[in-house]
Amino acid sequence: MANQMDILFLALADQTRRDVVERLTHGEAPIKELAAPHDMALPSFLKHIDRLEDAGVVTSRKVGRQRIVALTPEAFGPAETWIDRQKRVWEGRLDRLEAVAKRIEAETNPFPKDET
Amino acid sequence: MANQMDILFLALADQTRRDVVERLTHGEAPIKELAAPHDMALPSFLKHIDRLEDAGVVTSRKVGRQRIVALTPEAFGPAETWIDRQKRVWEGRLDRLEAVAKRIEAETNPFPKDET
DNA sequence: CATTTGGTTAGCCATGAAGCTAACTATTCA
DNA sequence: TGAATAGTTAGCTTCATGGCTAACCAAATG
Repeated sequence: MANQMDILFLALADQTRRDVVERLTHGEAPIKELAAPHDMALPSFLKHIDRLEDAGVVTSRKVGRQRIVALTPEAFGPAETWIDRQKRVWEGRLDRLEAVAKRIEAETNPFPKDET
Repeated sequence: MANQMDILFLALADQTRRDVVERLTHGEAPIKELAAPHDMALPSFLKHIDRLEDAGVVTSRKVGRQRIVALTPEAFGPAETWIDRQKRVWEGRLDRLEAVAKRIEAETNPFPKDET
Protein backbone atom coordinates (compact mmCIF):
# COMPACT_ATOMS: atom_id res chain seq x y z
CA MET A 1 0.00 0.00 0.00
CA ALA A 2 3.01 2.27 0.35
CA ASN A 3 4.37 3.68 -2.91
CA GLN A 4 7.88 4.94 -3.59
CA MET A 5 7.10 8.51 -2.59
CA ASP A 6 5.58 7.37 0.71
CA ILE A 7 8.78 5.44 1.39
CA LEU A 8 10.96 8.42 0.54
CA PHE A 9 9.10 10.93 2.71
CA LEU A 10 8.84 8.37 5.48
CA ALA A 11 12.59 7.80 5.38
CA LEU A 12 13.11 11.52 6.01
CA ALA A 13 10.51 11.69 8.78
CA ASP A 14 12.91 10.63 11.51
CA GLN A 15 15.63 12.61 13.24
CA THR A 16 18.08 9.70 13.44
CA ARG A 17 17.83 9.09 9.71
CA ARG A 18 18.13 12.78 8.84
CA ASP A 19 21.24 12.92 11.04
CA VAL A 20 22.73 10.03 9.09
CA VAL A 21 22.00 11.80 5.81
CA GLU A 22 23.64 14.99 7.08
CA ARG A 23 26.69 13.02 8.13
CA LEU A 24 26.88 11.34 4.74
CA THR A 25 26.91 14.62 2.83
CA HIS A 26 30.49 14.89 4.13
CA GLY A 27 31.40 11.52 2.67
CA GLU A 28 30.73 7.82 2.92
CA ALA A 29 31.32 5.91 6.12
CA PRO A 30 31.03 2.41 7.60
CA ILE A 31 28.08 1.45 9.76
CA LYS A 32 29.98 1.58 13.02
CA GLU A 33 31.13 5.15 12.49
CA LEU A 34 27.64 6.24 11.48
CA ALA A 35 26.15 4.55 14.52
CA ALA A 36 28.62 6.02 17.03
CA PRO A 37 26.78 9.33 17.76
CA HIS A 38 23.47 7.58 18.25
CA ASP A 39 22.63 6.16 21.65
CA MET A 40 20.99 3.04 20.32
CA ALA A 41 21.71 -0.67 19.98
CA LEU A 42 23.34 -1.59 16.67
CA PRO A 43 20.45 -3.73 15.34
CA SER A 44 18.07 -0.84 15.95
CA PHE A 45 20.38 1.49 14.08
CA LEU A 46 20.73 -0.96 11.24
CA LYS A 47 17.01 -0.76 10.61
CA HIS A 48 17.32 2.97 9.99
CA ILE A 49 20.05 2.38 7.44
CA ASP A 50 17.92 -0.27 5.74
CA ARG A 51 15.03 2.17 5.56
CA LEU A 52 17.22 4.81 3.97
CA GLU A 53 18.47 2.23 1.50
CA ASP A 54 14.92 1.12 0.64
CA ALA A 55 14.10 4.75 -0.08
CA GLY A 56 17.10 4.96 -2.40
CA VAL A 57 18.62 7.75 -0.33
CA VAL A 58 21.66 5.67 0.40
CA THR A 59 23.60 2.75 -1.09
CA SER A 60 26.02 0.42 0.61
CA ARG A 61 28.75 -2.01 -0.35
CA LYS A 62 30.73 -4.54 1.63
CA VAL A 63 34.45 -4.00 2.01
CA GLY A 64 35.97 -6.77 4.03
CA ARG A 65 33.81 -7.11 7.08
CA GLN A 66 32.74 -3.46 6.90
CA ARG A 67 29.67 -2.08 5.19
CA ILE A 68 30.35 1.29 3.65
CA VAL A 69 27.33 3.55 3.26
CA ALA A 70 27.14 6.42 0.77
CA LEU A 71 24.57 9.08 -0.07
CA THR A 72 22.67 9.17 -3.37
CA PRO A 73 21.23 12.68 -3.31
CA GLU A 74 19.46 12.24 -6.66
CA ALA A 75 16.94 10.26 -4.62
CA PHE A 76 15.61 13.52 -3.17
CA GLY A 77 14.45 14.55 -6.63
CA PRO A 78 10.85 13.28 -6.53
CA ALA A 79 10.22 14.85 -3.12
CA GLU A 80 11.58 18.23 -4.17
CA THR A 81 9.77 18.12 -7.48
CA TRP A 82 6.47 17.31 -5.86
CA ILE A 83 6.74 20.14 -3.36
CA ASP A 84 7.81 22.57 -6.07
CA ARG A 85 4.90 21.59 -8.26
CA GLN A 86 2.42 22.22 -5.44
CA LYS A 87 3.85 25.65 -4.84
CA ARG A 88 3.82 26.47 -8.52
CA VAL A 89 0.19 25.45 -8.98
CA TRP A 90 -0.73 27.45 -5.90
CA GLU A 91 1.04 30.53 -7.21
CA GLY A 92 -0.52 30.02 -10.60
CA ARG A 93 -3.86 30.09 -8.87
CA LEU A 94 -3.08 33.43 -7.25
CA ASP A 95 -2.12 34.86 -10.61
CA ARG A 96 -5.35 33.62 -12.10
CA LEU A 97 -7.40 35.11 -9.25
CA GLU A 98 -5.66 38.40 -9.81
CA ALA A 99 -6.47 38.23 -13.51
CA VAL A 100 -10.09 37.48 -12.71
CA ALA A 101 -10.24 40.38 -10.28
CA LYS A 102 -8.88 42.74 -12.93
CA ARG A 103 -11.34 41.56 -15.52
CA ILE A 104 -14.24 41.99 -13.11
CA GLU A 105 -13.07 45.45 -12.22
CA ALA A 106 -12.80 46.32 -15.90
CA GLU A 107 -16.31 45.04 -16.54
CA THR A 108 -17.96 46.78 -13.60
CA ASN A 109 -16.00 50.01 -13.91
CA PRO A 110 -15.70 51.14 -17.52
CA PHE A 111 -13.49 54.10 -16.53
CA PRO A 112 -10.59 52.66 -14.47
CA LYS A 113 -8.88 55.21 -12.25
CA ASP A 114 -5.51 55.05 -13.99
CA GLU A 115 -7.09 56.33 -17.20
CA THR A 116 -7.52 60.08 -17.16
CA MET B 1 9.71 12.19 20.53
CA ALA B 2 8.57 13.52 17.16
CA ASN B 3 9.76 17.02 16.30
CA GLN B 4 8.16 19.47 13.86
CA MET B 5 10.15 18.28 10.88
CA ASP B 6 9.23 14.64 11.60
CA ILE B 7 5.59 15.68 11.63
CA LEU B 8 5.92 17.60 8.37
CA PHE B 9 7.64 14.82 6.44
CA LEU B 10 5.29 12.27 7.95
CA ALA B 11 2.28 14.31 6.82
CA LEU B 12 3.56 14.11 3.23
CA ALA B 13 4.36 10.40 3.45
CA ASP B 14 0.85 9.31 2.54
CA GLN B 15 -0.89 9.27 -0.82
CA THR B 16 -4.28 10.32 0.53
CA ARG B 17 -2.78 13.38 2.21
CA ARG B 18 -0.72 14.32 -0.83
CA ASP B 19 -3.88 14.06 -2.92
CA VAL B 20 -5.61 16.45 -0.56
CA VAL B 21 -2.74 18.90 -0.84
CA GLU B 22 -2.85 18.72 -4.63
CA ARG B 23 -6.56 19.37 -4.57
CA LEU B 24 -6.10 22.35 -2.27
CA THR B 25 -3.58 24.03 -4.57
CA HIS B 26 -6.64 24.78 -6.71
CA GLY B 27 -8.41 26.46 -3.83
CA GLU B 28 -9.96 25.82 -0.45
CA ALA B 29 -12.80 23.37 0.04
CA PRO B 30 -15.04 21.91 2.74
CA ILE B 31 -14.31 18.49 4.25
CA LYS B 32 -17.06 16.71 2.37
CA GLU B 33 -15.83 17.82 -1.02
CA LEU B 34 -12.26 16.88 -0.14
CA ALA B 35 -13.36 13.48 1.09
CA ALA B 36 -15.49 12.64 -1.94
CA PRO B 37 -12.77 11.13 -4.18
CA HIS B 38 -11.44 8.96 -1.37
CA ASP B 39 -13.03 5.60 -0.74
CA MET B 40 -12.87 5.84 3.01
CA ALA B 41 -15.18 6.42 5.98
CA LEU B 42 -15.42 10.08 6.98
CA PRO B 43 -13.84 9.68 10.43
CA SER B 44 -10.83 7.99 8.84
CA PHE B 45 -10.51 10.82 6.35
CA LEU B 46 -10.81 13.41 9.11
CA LYS B 47 -7.69 12.02 10.74
CA HIS B 48 -5.71 12.78 7.60
CA ILE B 49 -6.92 16.35 7.62
CA ASP B 50 -5.99 16.66 11.28
CA ARG B 51 -2.53 15.35 10.54
CA LEU B 52 -2.06 17.88 7.76
CA GLU B 53 -3.23 20.60 10.10
CA ASP B 54 -0.82 19.46 12.84
CA ALA B 55 1.97 19.70 10.31
CA GLY B 56 0.90 23.26 9.46
CA VAL B 57 0.32 22.33 5.83
CA VAL B 58 -3.32 23.25 6.08
CA THR B 59 -5.61 25.49 8.15
CA SER B 60 -9.33 25.25 8.60
CA ARG B 61 -12.19 27.44 9.76
CA LYS B 62 -15.82 26.75 10.52
CA VAL B 63 -18.44 28.32 8.32
CA GLY B 64 -21.87 27.30 9.48
CA ARG B 65 -21.82 23.58 9.78
CA GLN B 66 -19.04 23.27 7.22
CA ARG B 67 -15.32 23.17 7.86
CA ILE B 68 -13.39 24.89 5.11
CA VAL B 69 -9.82 23.71 4.62
CA ALA B 70 -7.11 25.79 2.94
CA LEU B 71 -3.48 25.22 2.01
CA THR B 72 -0.58 27.03 3.71
CA PRO B 73 2.26 26.29 1.32
CA GLU B 74 4.80 28.22 3.40
CA ALA B 75 4.73 25.15 5.62
CA PHE B 76 6.78 23.27 3.05
CA GLY B 77 9.68 25.64 3.64
CA PRO B 78 11.59 23.66 6.28
CA ALA B 79 11.39 20.44 4.25
CA GLU B 80 12.61 22.09 1.07
CA THR B 81 15.34 23.97 2.88
CA TRP B 82 16.62 20.87 4.56
CA ILE B 83 16.81 18.90 1.31
CA ASP B 84 18.47 21.81 -0.47
CA ARG B 85 21.05 22.14 2.25
CA GLN B 86 21.98 18.47 2.01
CA LYS B 87 22.44 18.75 -1.72
CA ARG B 88 24.49 21.88 -1.40
CA VAL B 89 26.83 20.38 1.20
CA TRP B 90 27.19 17.30 -0.97
CA GLU B 91 28.04 19.38 -4.03
CA GLY B 92 30.44 21.46 -1.99
CA ARG B 93 32.15 18.24 -1.10
CA LEU B 94 32.54 17.30 -4.75
CA ASP B 95 34.02 20.72 -5.52
CA ARG B 96 36.48 20.26 -2.70
CA LEU B 97 37.46 16.80 -3.94
CA GLU B 98 38.01 18.26 -7.38
CA ALA B 99 40.20 20.97 -5.93
CA VAL B 100 42.17 18.38 -4.01
CA ALA B 101 42.57 16.29 -7.15
CA LYS B 102 43.89 19.28 -9.08
CA ARG B 103 46.32 20.18 -6.37
CA ILE B 104 47.64 16.62 -6.22
CA GLU B 105 48.03 16.53 -9.97
CA ALA B 106 49.91 19.79 -9.91
CA GLU B 107 52.22 18.49 -7.21
CA THR B 108 52.96 15.14 -8.83
CA ASN B 109 53.18 16.43 -12.39
CA PRO B 110 55.12 19.68 -12.60
CA PHE B 111 54.45 19.92 -16.36
CA PRO B 112 50.66 19.60 -16.86
CA LYS B 113 49.62 18.63 -20.37
CA ASP B 114 47.86 21.90 -21.19
CA GLU B 115 51.13 23.78 -20.79
CA THR B 116 53.33 23.46 -23.89
C1' DC C 1 44.03 -21.35 15.34
C1' DA C 2 41.77 -18.51 18.94
C1' DT C 3 40.02 -13.99 19.68
C1' DT C 4 38.42 -9.73 18.58
C1' DT C 5 35.82 -6.85 15.62
C1' DG C 6 31.96 -5.45 12.57
C1' DG C 7 27.71 -6.72 11.16
C1' DT C 8 23.61 -9.61 10.85
C1' DT C 9 19.47 -12.48 12.09
C1' DA C 10 15.74 -13.84 14.95
C1' DG C 11 12.45 -12.85 17.95
C1' DC C 12 10.23 -10.14 21.40
C1' DC C 13 7.64 -5.78 23.21
C1' DA C 14 5.34 -1.17 23.38
C1' DT C 15 3.51 2.39 20.86
C1' DG C 16 1.38 4.72 17.08
C1' DA C 17 -0.95 4.87 12.51
C1' DA C 18 -4.80 3.92 9.68
C1' DG C 19 -8.83 1.95 9.11
C1' DC C 20 -13.75 0.76 10.77
C1' DT C 21 -18.75 1.33 13.09
C1' DA C 22 -21.92 3.43 16.12
C1' DA C 23 -23.61 7.14 18.30
C1' DC C 24 -23.58 12.03 19.00
C1' DT C 25 -23.79 17.48 18.06
C1' DA C 26 -24.91 21.35 15.57
C1' DT C 27 -26.68 23.76 11.37
C1' DT C 28 -29.84 24.30 7.85
C1' DC C 29 -34.08 23.74 5.51
C1' DA C 30 -38.94 22.27 4.57
C1' DT D 1 -40.34 21.80 14.83
C1' DG D 2 -38.82 17.70 12.49
C1' DA D 3 -35.71 15.84 9.15
C1' DA D 4 -31.68 16.08 6.58
C1' DT D 5 -26.86 17.48 6.28
C1' DA D 6 -21.94 18.12 7.80
C1' DG D 7 -18.86 17.01 11.12
C1' DT D 8 -17.29 15.04 15.39
C1' DT D 9 -16.27 11.76 19.26
C1' DA D 10 -15.53 7.30 21.25
C1' DG D 11 -13.88 2.99 21.00
C1' DC D 12 -12.32 -0.94 18.61
C1' DT D 13 -8.94 -3.77 15.32
C1' DT D 14 -4.91 -4.59 12.66
C1' DC D 15 -0.47 -3.71 11.19
C1' DA D 16 3.88 -0.99 11.05
C1' DT D 17 7.55 1.32 13.51
C1' DG D 18 11.23 1.70 16.62
C1' DG D 19 13.34 -0.07 20.24
C1' DC D 20 15.57 -4.13 22.84
C1' DT D 21 18.50 -8.76 23.81
C1' DA D 22 20.66 -12.95 22.52
C1' DA D 23 22.85 -15.60 19.46
C1' DC D 24 25.20 -15.99 15.24
C1' DC D 25 28.63 -15.36 10.97
C1' DA D 26 32.70 -13.85 8.75
C1' DA D 27 36.87 -11.09 8.30
C1' DA D 28 41.00 -9.54 10.57
C1' DT D 29 44.59 -10.01 13.87
C1' DG D 30 47.70 -11.72 17.74
